[in-house]
Amino acid sequence: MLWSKLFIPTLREVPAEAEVASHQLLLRAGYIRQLSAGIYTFLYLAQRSLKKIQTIVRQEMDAMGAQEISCPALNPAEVWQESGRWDVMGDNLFRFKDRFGRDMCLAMTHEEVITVTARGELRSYKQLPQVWYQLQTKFRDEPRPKSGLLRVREFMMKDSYSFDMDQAGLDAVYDKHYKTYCRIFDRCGLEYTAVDAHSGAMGGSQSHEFMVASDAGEDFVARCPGCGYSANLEKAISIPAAPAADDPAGDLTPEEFPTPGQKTIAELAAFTGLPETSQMKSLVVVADGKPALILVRGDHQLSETKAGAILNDPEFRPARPDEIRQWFGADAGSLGPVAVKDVPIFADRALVGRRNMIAGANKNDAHLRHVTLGEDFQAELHDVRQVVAGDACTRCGAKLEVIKCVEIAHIFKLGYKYSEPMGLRVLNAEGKEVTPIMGSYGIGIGRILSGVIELHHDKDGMILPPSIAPFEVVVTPANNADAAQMDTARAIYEECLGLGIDALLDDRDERPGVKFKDADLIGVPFRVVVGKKLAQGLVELVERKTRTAADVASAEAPRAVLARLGR
RNA sequence: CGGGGCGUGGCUCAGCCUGGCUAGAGCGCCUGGUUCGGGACCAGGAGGUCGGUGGUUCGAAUCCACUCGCCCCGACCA
Repeated sequence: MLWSKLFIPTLREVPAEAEVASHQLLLRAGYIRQLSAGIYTFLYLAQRSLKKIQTIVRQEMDAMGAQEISCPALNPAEVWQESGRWDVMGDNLFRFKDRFGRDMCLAMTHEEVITVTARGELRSYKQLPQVWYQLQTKFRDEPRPKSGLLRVREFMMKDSYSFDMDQAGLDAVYDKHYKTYCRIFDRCGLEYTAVDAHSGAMGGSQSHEFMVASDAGEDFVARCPGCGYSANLEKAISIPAAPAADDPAGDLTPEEFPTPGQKTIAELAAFTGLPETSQMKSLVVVADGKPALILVRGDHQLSETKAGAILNDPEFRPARPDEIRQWFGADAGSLGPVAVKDVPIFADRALVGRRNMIAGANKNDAHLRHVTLGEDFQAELHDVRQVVAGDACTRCGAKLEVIKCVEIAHIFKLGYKYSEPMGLRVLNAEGKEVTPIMGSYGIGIGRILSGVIELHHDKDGMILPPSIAPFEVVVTPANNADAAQMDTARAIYEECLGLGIDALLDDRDERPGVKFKDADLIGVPFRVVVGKKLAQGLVELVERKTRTAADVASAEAPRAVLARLGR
């Protein structure tokens, strides 16, 4: 391609609306333009790059035996009503009515469509297992689109769906996806972590997320540098740091003491002279319309996801001040578990074995000392605390780190969540009707590109790996007015094309500085500069990533590029 | 949905508080010339309903009300 003929609208300045690096660079490098919040046009460079990512995805999916299909983005409400997700998805589903007033939506994912299709066609165990995948645009009415391509309302996803006769089959295809995804992300040049994840609205038993570390992310991952354990913070477990002070020994009885105005754990620690680890934090929540008291160590945070699970209501909420006063006879800040009746108590496991701690007295401006779980009150024990950096790994004892991540893929063992209610049945070898077990496996294509840019960029622009860069090499004559340079550059460019290299010739009538800056910005991995040294028959081969330059004979340049590409 | 910020040529922004004559700068763009190894220089030029609507006023980019859009934080989140 000749740069002079292409539309690559690079920007010298950072557009005001872009905050995160990948967003800024995608705009500056002329890859994308925004149409509306969370809706983007992919210009030529983005399209080339995304197509390369899609090709990698297709090759690897095909290699694992999956079959590519295409599903309608436009769905009638009925299929979503059948699975129950018409209601569950709430405002995140783009909904509208067609001209006859029928409820419709834009699919945000395709479990429903896939299941409806399968139930009409799959009849026998002989047809299983099946893995179908699609690479399509999906829609989600995000309450807050942000960060360029990281959180958008219209996006390209690879989704695959598996049907198996039994759990063992599902386990196998799940594992196959896991390995295939690793290959895909490796080829895209992504450093990623696969983590244990929470299934959320998808349902199902097991799930993994593929995460890329980035400050632009919205998920937190706990990771062990020692043994490789990693999990979404929503699910992560750890051994908490030891209490900062030893508990008073002995079988002491709770004893009230005045704590005027001391409400927060920090204030109480300062007031009593006992560290936060000696306090019991009492949280009142409302789950399914009923109150519950949750206790964690003073310095610990409640994990809302874990709490939602044990309360059996992911939609639980903190109690309002008036509710707290009604149930406990005191305000938040003086609450505790002793003598509480008619409200179930859940205690975090970090409180087990502790003695004579401080807790609220359920009386304003008063607390109790010498409160012991199991003696002075009873509670159901669960892991409800959120892991923090520095906690010890439960497997190897090393200190866990907590990192911010972008989720680029998520795989789920769905189980029978869709096949059962939607009536997907096949006959087994005994002629009995059975329900196939399903899995679903998604990859965000745009997030791969954004993730790579987040990971690999510098002040001058993107640093893309050859596998997904829009071009592999750009040939740059330093001075267009110099016919010898121009001719040589053209010859090198054409020979590169002949060798199957994705080459770009920067034939623009621009000063060399402009061409170099633009080449750096759009992230082309290699550059061949045809300049003054041509007099000695030499051109320069520059690697974008390392900025190292090497002189090579101009006739050797195309081969040298090919070698650097590892081909 | 709650909180905050911003809408002025293609991009980045000034002007607004304290209303006043043809609305500015830099970058980009066009023409000509000189240049040519890290976003050149000179000369000339094109390009703006000041987001929209309504109001106040002799007069509104500027003040007021409403509204639309975008960004950020939170809520939310395959």
